[in-house]
Amino acid sequence: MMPNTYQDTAEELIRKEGGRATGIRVKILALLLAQEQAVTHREIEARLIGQQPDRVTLYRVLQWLADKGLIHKITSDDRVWRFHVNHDAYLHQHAHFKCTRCAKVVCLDDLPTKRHLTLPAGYRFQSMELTVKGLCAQCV
Amino acid sequence: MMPNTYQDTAEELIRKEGGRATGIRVKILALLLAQEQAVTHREIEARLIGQQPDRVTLYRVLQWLADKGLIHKITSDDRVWRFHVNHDAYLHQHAHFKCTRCAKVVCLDDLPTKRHLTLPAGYRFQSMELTVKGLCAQCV
DNA sequence: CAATTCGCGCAACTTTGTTGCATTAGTAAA
DNA sequence: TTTACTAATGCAACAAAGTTGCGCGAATTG
Ligand SMILES: [Mn+2]
Ligand SMILES: [Mn+2]
Ligand SMILES: [Zn+2]
Ligand SMILES: [Zn+2]
Repeated sequence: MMPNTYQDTAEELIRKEGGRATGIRVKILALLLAQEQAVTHREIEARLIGQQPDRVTLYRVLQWLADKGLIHKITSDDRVWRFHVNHDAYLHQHAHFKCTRCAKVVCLDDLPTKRHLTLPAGYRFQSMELTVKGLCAQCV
Repeated sequence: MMPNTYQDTAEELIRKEGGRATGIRVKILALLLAQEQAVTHREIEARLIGQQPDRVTLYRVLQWLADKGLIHKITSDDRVWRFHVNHDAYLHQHAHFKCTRCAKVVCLDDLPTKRHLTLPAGYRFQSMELTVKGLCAQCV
């Protein structure tokens, strides 16, 4: 079960961003705070026991949390966003790992520096998105 | 305009893979052979002058070409596949560049080696997908 | 030319996400 | 506590990208 502290932390974080501490917002952020790995919209929906929010509301809450920098969105080759809380360690740019068997996504610590790749002449580097694929410890 | 050689090359490549050299298959592969950069399903549809194939057929032809290793599929954060021919230089793993202004996607030459990143204990590396974002020479 | 079957075209469906708008419920002020 | 304000929710409809099933036609083989 999720300890109350997650609810409290969530409420505090939302207020700090100047948003209304709605029941649903708090529940969603608290749930995300409790997740080790990145979760999809579907997974959040399924895990939100009791209060089942509207699909659209969930999308909007997730977008709001991402806009406020409380969580980050992860793109994947399965055309599904995954969401993960911005713990201090993940405020900077970082790579992601996706298990090719169970589809689990976790955040990695760092990102190779851009020195290691060369762009065509006249191209300007802005950022990079790196997803490592392989097998997680449970699937090896 | 597209020189005949593309049509001929396309037909030859398809036959070499044991498939029927259908009019549409040949046209699609010839078109892809002529493209410098990766193109979306939509773009292919629009550029197939004269013979406008069924959407589903286009999807299936592209999947078939990818399965046979004649082209490769590129994932992107806009949830749209892009397709590019497997020139000799692109048979190996490589990174991609996506322009944040015009959405152009080009294949880069190399990929940083996996030495430059560390996985959690027990995780097994299989491959990596790297997309560099920035501005292309035309958009800088 | 005839027989075989691969691949195409059509219709219907699915998944993921977005937009518009009326209603509800947090919040803060009275 | 009550009231007023408006941010946020819920519903319906829409949109884009891609998939599935199936009958028919055309590419290949002999
Ligand atoms: Mn992350
Ligand atoms: Mn490529
Ligand atoms: Zn796994
Ligand atoms: Zn550009």
